[in-house]
This record gives sequence, C-alpha cells and structure tokens, in this order.
Amino acid sequence: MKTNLQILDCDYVIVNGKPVVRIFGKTEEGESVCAFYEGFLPYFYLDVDSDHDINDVKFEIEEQGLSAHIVEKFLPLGYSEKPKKIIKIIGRDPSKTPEIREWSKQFGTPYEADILFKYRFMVDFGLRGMGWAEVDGNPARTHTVKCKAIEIKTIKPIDVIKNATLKYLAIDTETVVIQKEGLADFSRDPINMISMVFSHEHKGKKSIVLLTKNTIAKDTIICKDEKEMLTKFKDILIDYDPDILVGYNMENYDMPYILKRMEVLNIPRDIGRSEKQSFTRKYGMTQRTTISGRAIVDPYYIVRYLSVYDQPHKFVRFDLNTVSKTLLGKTKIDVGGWREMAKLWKGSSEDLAKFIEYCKVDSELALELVTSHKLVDMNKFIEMSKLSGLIFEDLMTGQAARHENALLHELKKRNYVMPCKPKRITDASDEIKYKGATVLEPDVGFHADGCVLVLDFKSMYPSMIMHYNICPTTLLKDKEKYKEEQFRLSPINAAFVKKDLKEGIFPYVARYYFDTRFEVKGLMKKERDEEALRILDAKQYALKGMLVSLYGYTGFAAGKFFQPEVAASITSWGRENIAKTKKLVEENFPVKVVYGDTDSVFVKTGINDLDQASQLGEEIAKFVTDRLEGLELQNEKLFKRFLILAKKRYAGWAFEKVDGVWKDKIAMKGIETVRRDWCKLTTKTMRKVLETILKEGDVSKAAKIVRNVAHDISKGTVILDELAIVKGVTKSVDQYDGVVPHVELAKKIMQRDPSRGNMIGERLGYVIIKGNQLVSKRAEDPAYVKEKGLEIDPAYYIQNQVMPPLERIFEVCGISSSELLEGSRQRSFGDIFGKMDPPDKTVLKCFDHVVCKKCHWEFRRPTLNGHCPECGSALYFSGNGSMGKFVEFEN
DNA sequence: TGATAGCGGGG
DNA sequence: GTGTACGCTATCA
Repeated sequence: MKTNLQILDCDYVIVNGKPVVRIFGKTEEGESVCAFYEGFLPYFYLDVDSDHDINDVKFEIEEQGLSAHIVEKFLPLGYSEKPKKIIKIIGRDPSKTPEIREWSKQFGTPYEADILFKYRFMVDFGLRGMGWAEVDGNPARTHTVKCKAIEIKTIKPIDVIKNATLKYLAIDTETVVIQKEGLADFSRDPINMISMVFSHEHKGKKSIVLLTKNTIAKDTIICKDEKEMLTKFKDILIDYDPDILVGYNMENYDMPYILKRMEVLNIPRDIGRSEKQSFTRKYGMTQRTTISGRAIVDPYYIVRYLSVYDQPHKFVRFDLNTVSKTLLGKTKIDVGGWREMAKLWKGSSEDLAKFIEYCKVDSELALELVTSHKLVDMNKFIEMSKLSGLIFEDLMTGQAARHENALLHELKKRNYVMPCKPKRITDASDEIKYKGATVLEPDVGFHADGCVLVLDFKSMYPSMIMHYNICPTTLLKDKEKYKEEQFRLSPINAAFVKKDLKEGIFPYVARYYFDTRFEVKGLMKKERDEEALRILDAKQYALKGMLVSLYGYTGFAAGKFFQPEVAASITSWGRENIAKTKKLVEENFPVKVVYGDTDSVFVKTGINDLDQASQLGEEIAKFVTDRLEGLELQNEKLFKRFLILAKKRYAGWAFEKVDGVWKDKIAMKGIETVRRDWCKLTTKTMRKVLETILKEGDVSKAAKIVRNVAHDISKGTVILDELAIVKGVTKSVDQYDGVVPHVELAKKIMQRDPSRGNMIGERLGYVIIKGNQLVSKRAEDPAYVKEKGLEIDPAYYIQNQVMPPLERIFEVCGISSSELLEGSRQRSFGDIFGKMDPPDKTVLKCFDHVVCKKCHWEFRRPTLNGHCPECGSALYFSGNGSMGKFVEFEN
C-alpha cells in the first residue's frame, strides 16, 4: 500500500535494542501519519593516521563488537585528487556514537560522527524536511504513536509542489498572580485559564477557553481545578491533533509554564504525536520546547529575531499589542496590569467574561499573525525547510545548520564525507580574525549638487565563489605540487584548483541557488494563481537567503567546513575588485567615488538631471562589467542629494525607476529616526530635518526647524505626550544601583499611592520637569504634570533629547550646534527662550563641551545622574570646554 | 575604544 | 539528543 506524505518531524526509538526511525507527516488528504523504519543503523567514518595500518585499526574496531568496512571516499578539507581508503564504522545505538567517536580518535580523524541520527537517515534516503515522500508499507501495530502508523517497506522522495494543509492551534494561558511579585512563578501560581483557538473548526467550535471558575460565557469549559483543566487541555489538543502550536512568546512563557504545571500535578506530558514526554530546555536567555510530531511557531520569536530586512515593519517595541496593531490593525483587549487581572478574576461575571475574552483574543491575534501572511508567509519556512532539508522545528537554530544539512546531501551524491564540527573554541587562536571587506573612506558632508549614483555588484560574494571556484574542497594545501595553470591564487596567496579540474561543492550550491532563483523568478512572471505565486515567492526568498549567507558561513569559525583561507580569500578578492572598480570609474569618467562598502561604489556626478545621471550610471556599469571577470556591476539607484556622516552612516533622497517612472524615497543607513529611548518629539524633528535637508536641500531651513522646536520646548507649547519616554521597572526599586529616571518616578508614585505595590513589571512614561535636583530625580508622570500644572525642563529636552542625534548631521553640513541654536543674530539660550529665565537659578549657556570641576575631564553633555563619568564624585560641571562655551549647574 | 551586563516578551 | 542556541543598547574598564 502506497502513501504520500509531507515530512513534518523525524525521530527514533530503541525497540529490542535496535533503532527504529519514525517519520511524522501529513498525507495529501490532511491525515497525520507516522511511518516506521526498522533496520537502519548509525555509522560514521574514520580516516586512519599514517602511523597506523588501516587493516590493524579495522581489526581493533571489530574487536569492540562493531562492524567496520574499508571504503573509498573523498576528504573535503583541502583539494583531494582521488578518493581515500577510510573505515566506515557501523554501530547499533545512535546514542553510543559520541563515545565510539572519541575512542576512535586515537587512530585518526572521524568524519560524519556528529550527525543526528534522524538526519543520517533522511540524507541517506534523500528525504528533506517538509519534502514529500512516497512510502510503501503496511499498517503497523503500535500504541506508541497517536496517529496512523505505517511500517515502511520502501521510502523515497517525490516531487510535489503543493503543501499539505497544516492545522494550527493557538494557545494562551492566564495566571493570576497572588503575591506582589509581578510575574507568575510556576512553583507556586496555578494556571487559571487556557484559551485554544483552532485554525480549522474543532467539533463545531472555533475556540474554547478552559478555566477553573464558574462562568456563563459561551465556548468555555469550566473545570473543578487546575489538574482537571490541564488534563482536558491535553485531551482536546490530542483530539484536535494540530501540526503547529502558536502563541505569543509561547516558547519562553506559556509552553514551559504549562509543562512545569503538568509536572507538578503529575499529568503525563505526552502532548505530541508519540509517547514521548514534552520538555523545555533553557539555553541562556531563550528556552526551547520539543513536542514530538508537532512544531511551535512563535510570532514573537519571528518578529524579534528574523532579520529586520525581512520584515514588513521595523518595530521599536515587540509586544503583542504593538505588533498586531501595526500588522493586523487589531488590538488586544485592554485590561491593565496584573493587578487589574486579579480584580477581573475575582470580580463580577462581566469582569470574568472580559478576562476570558482577553485570553481568547490574545490567541486569535497570535494565530492571525502567523497565518495571515502579514507578519511572515509560512510558505517561506516551508521552502527553507525543503531547501536545507532540516525539519521544521530545527529551522530556527541558525544559518549554519541549514547550510550544513544542505551540503551533506550534496556531499553524499559526490562520494565526499562531511567533517565533524571543530573542537571547542577555547584558545584565542580560534578567534581567527581575517581581513574583511573594504569600506571606502567617505567624503563626509552634504552632497547637494550633482546626483550620486549607487552602483553595486550583483551577488558579489556568490559570484566570486562561482567564478574563482572558491571552496574548502578546492583549496590547494600543497600548491607547489601543481602546475600554475591548474589553480588560481587569491590576493592573500591561497590557491584554488580551477573549475575544469573539479568544481567545488560551494561553487556548485551557489550556482544551483543562483540559477534556480532565476528560474523561479521567471515562473513568477507567468503565474496568475495567488497561492502558487506565494509559494514561488517563498522559494526565491529561501534561495536568496541561502545565497547571501553562504559567504558568512565560510567565515563562521564553528562551521564544519571552516578554513580561514577560504573566507579570507573571498574578502581579499572583494577588496581587489572594489579597488579596481574605483580606479576604473575615476580614471575613465568625469566623476568621483565618494563612498563605497563591500560591493558598492557611490559615484558623485556633476549631473542634476535624473535621466542623464542614470544614463551615465548605465555606461559606467557596462564599462566596469566588461573589464572585470565573472562579476556584474549594476546601476542600482541614485541619490539626488546625499548626506554622509561617516562610514556606514548616511541618508539620501533616493530615486529608482519602476516601470519607467521615477519613484523617490528617503533612504537611510545607520541613521535612526526611531529609537525606544527617544521621545516622539525627537523622532519627529529628526524626520523633518532630514526631509528638509534632502528634499529641499535647505540646511538653513532645517536649522530653523530645530530652533522652532527649541522655542516650542522653552515656551512649553509642546504636547507632553511627545516628550514622554517609556521604560519598564524590571526589579524592586531599591535594587537599582544608579539613579535612573523611571525608577525615581516609580518611587514617587509608590509614595503617593501605596496601593500601587512594588511597581515591578510596570512600564512608566516620564517627562523631566524643572527643578534643581539631578535630572533623574526630576522625572515625573505626564498626567501628574498636567494635573499639577508643572513645567517641563526645556534645557534638558533641548540638550539631551532633541539635539544629540541632530548635532552630527548639522556638523557635517557646516553648522556647529552652538550656531544652530543661536541662529545668526541670537547669542544665547536667553535669546532663544525669550525673556523666560530659568526660575531655579540654573544658569545654562551653551554646551559644546562640559568640564568636570574636580578632575577637569571633558565630555559632551551633563550626565543623567549628575556624576562625572570619570571621577564619579563631582556633582558640579562648569568651566569652559575647548570651544569656550560651557554649561553650569548649580545645586 | 572595546568588552560585558542587562533586557525584552509573557502575567 | 551522533547538536546548536539572540541581538541590541547601556555601561563599565
């Protein structure tokens, strides 16, 4: 009987002393199945040192009760002309392999001795995570798995483009904290409520909330205690049988909490598709839960750790409310803090109903984030899985694992063996620092006249890997033995055999990713079906990801293929190319290269007309491409105006032609306009200033904007909310060492209202008010400020909030910060502030430098706590900085 | 200038 | 489980 299944998970169990591989998957009809394979044994290879005889070693291995065969394989680190005779050691129990590996090291170097058994099996059978397999076999008799079981006779990969329908279950738990500790503690606090939201209706319901309290709210299950609730939760989960569990910060909170409570209450934790107990492990700050046959997708993890360039939105805060408001246009139900939750739980039936709804909505939002394509298209993960061969849940463990698994498939086809991971990185020599890419010295300043062209090499590093055949398997460690025409020398003198002798594995995979992506993009142009298009887009995305991270992997010291010469050669060729490009461009065109980074050059022209400038860009791109081997320089975009502050810090008014029409935007790199420790006013001013400088080219107008903002601040006409900075209280207020604004505010609030408790876990927005105390001590609640009619401290906001990010921008435009605020006629803050003299005797003048009275240390601006960062003791700053300007605080 | 400590999300 | 583990900002030396 034949069954097609898409592979979700894979593990093994020991039955009668022998491993049995289990493949968990879904059929085309959406049925979950588990296929068992018996008779596959763990093995690895041993390259015997020259001071041992291979047959003697084989005998020694057999003496240990293991079987050993002599096989011929290519060794992968350094070019090998011919395969070498090495020993294949076959064991019985996968878990014993590390022990055998260590023992075998006395005879030589082991290979493929650290490959997980599931991947050993999958690679040998050509199977990939999320890939399809055709299984021929009969129903198996077993009680260990909770789905249809098949005993595999044969299994082989098959090509199916469609994906099986995945079932999602979103979960959210609520725990009412009794003691005033802020966060729940699993050793003490029981779970009060669990919501379960189904992607596919379950028994006619879209969702269920389980709780340990009476309620009349619908779609709820009332349980007599936590034990009954968790047991029912498990029963429903198993009955619904989801493939993917979803929850916001579930990986770090809900899942570990649920499992810990189940443990406390003696409920078996077999919530996966087999008898295996689910468990959570801690890795430093992050935790990981394993559930056999299922995967966890945590939208918090995605929003937090997926590269910002892959995301539809750059977030400053990552809480569920912010994320779903931005991406879905939906918000959480507002119930306030944990104190209010406790009130709702103990309150009226309406209170409880609200709490139940809150819990349900959290799950719904998490589910929608994952399934709506608004945050990330799940097809992308499926395609990454298919490409790397990793099963779904291992995808998040990083790029290296993806490359290594993909490479293992390729090595096997070519009769190569895979190196083991290099031994731990202890001594400093392992922190091998090789020279990186070139960042051309920027021509700092504001380039307002004449377009700046941005030209970059298309996939520079992958192209070089392909063109120069750069690979651990083509690296010649003994180049003296080869003829010069057989290899190519990199600028750092590493030799790689030419492609006609043998194409390296890295160049091959780069070429495969490159060509396939090109094909997929071609298919996308013709595809009309929306879902098919999404899958194709996900595929090209996954290919791009592998392509761009390949170089990084060669430089990853903990990588199995790490050879410093390989990574160093790639960057050395890169540096050579960029230097050549700069020369070619400047010697043959009437332009100047004003900046460049890794694979790009920024070319300043004397042309203001977009079309003409772009035309020149095309000519330059073609000229350089014709003169450099294996690389293509492309005319990417141009800046009508360009502001560069330093290496990797610039902004420009960018133009790109889309379907024959010029489209513009402000492009920025290394210059931030949003940061969580900036108030809204700073962000707004920053944006306005950049727009004015770049779009209007008017620096003095931009300066005027800043002066106006300073004016508004000093006159107190700015909305308080725009000045507030939000920070969280993370521990008890007396546990803080330094003097920090939000903690000082927390102390004040606690004094005013003792019922607020210890404030741990609360986020406080604060503004700095006038006064002669330390800045931090003057932090105040905006609402309180409004109520009492207090005044904010204008000097603080100008100096410490609005000015810092702007100073450098104006400086490179030729306006110092003192000039900026003083304007042409005004001479001091007094003038800017009008007649308003600070009432508290704080004399404030200008602030190019601040000098500590005690140790005479100079720094840019007064510190928040009023202490000198150098000698620590001084509370007074005064004197004149090198510019003759000064700030003085009198306490 | 560079290394390291702290923190987020969850309730 | 034949393993591997974030990334940024603030703050210190």
